[in-house]
Amino acid sequence: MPEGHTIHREARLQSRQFAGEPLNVWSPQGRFDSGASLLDGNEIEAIEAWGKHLFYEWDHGHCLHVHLGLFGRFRRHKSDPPPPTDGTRLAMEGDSGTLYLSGPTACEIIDPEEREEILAGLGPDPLRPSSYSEPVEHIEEMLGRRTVPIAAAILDQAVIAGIGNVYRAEILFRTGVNPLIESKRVDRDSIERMWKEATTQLEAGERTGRIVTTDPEDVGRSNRKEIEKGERTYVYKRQGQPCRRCGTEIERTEVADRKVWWCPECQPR
DNA sequence: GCTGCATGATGAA
DNA sequence: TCATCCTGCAGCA
Repeated sequence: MPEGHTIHREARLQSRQFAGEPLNVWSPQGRFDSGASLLDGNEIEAIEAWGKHLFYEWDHGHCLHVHLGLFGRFRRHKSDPPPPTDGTRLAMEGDSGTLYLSGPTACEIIDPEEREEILAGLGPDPLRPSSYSEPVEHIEEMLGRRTVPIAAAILDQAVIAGIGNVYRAEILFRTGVNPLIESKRVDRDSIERMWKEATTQLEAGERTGRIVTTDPEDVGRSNRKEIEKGERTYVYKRQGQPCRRCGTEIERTEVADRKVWWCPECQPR
């Protein structure tokens, strides 16, 4: 589940539910016992999302850093939570409900310097448009020096923060950019469109909690609400199936150790 | 019950 | 480029 939109959505929903009240914090799995005991009984002041990173600012000064990685997952419960599974790294419980976290790549207490180092490694976040004054210029500069395929570059969080494997394939499709083109050969106009698509798509994902990148008319629907499960993406996991716009067979290959899908007609070399 | 796969990222070679 | 870490679930027998 976790691309940038999930992280920002969790920050928003968890802030609303858990901030400003004392929380019981523990680690059912045991692997975060020491960190949990530092937080237990205290209050969250704010939860901030940057790219795929979450920072929980606690009232007694500690900062909890969470990164979901590929497998990480939150489960929020308003009442009557099920018992935590063996894999639950972190549990937090307050009057308004319970939160479980399993499988994260990172769940750790960090100091301000470590937080700064993490942020320094991130490019512009489409869900924090005002945090970078010239996002397109930044991306253009990063791409200009790289010979790796564009599909590898936009997964790099230092280029754009928050894009994952679904959005990369879908954004490249919607922008008409072939995933195998050398990064430095992508023109300024395409970069601008990619940034704009990233913003639009991640914002929609943040609002709805799911990735739906298809326009209704391309899947034979009259509005967004009617789009069904198998119609949510243009190319992601659709190898061998006809392109929703031109009918050409969708192709698949691997770039940066991850699968990527594209339409050879809509995204020419 | 097993196998394989998944919307991520890092460090060593 | 590869190995490694992190967990859960669908698809099979």
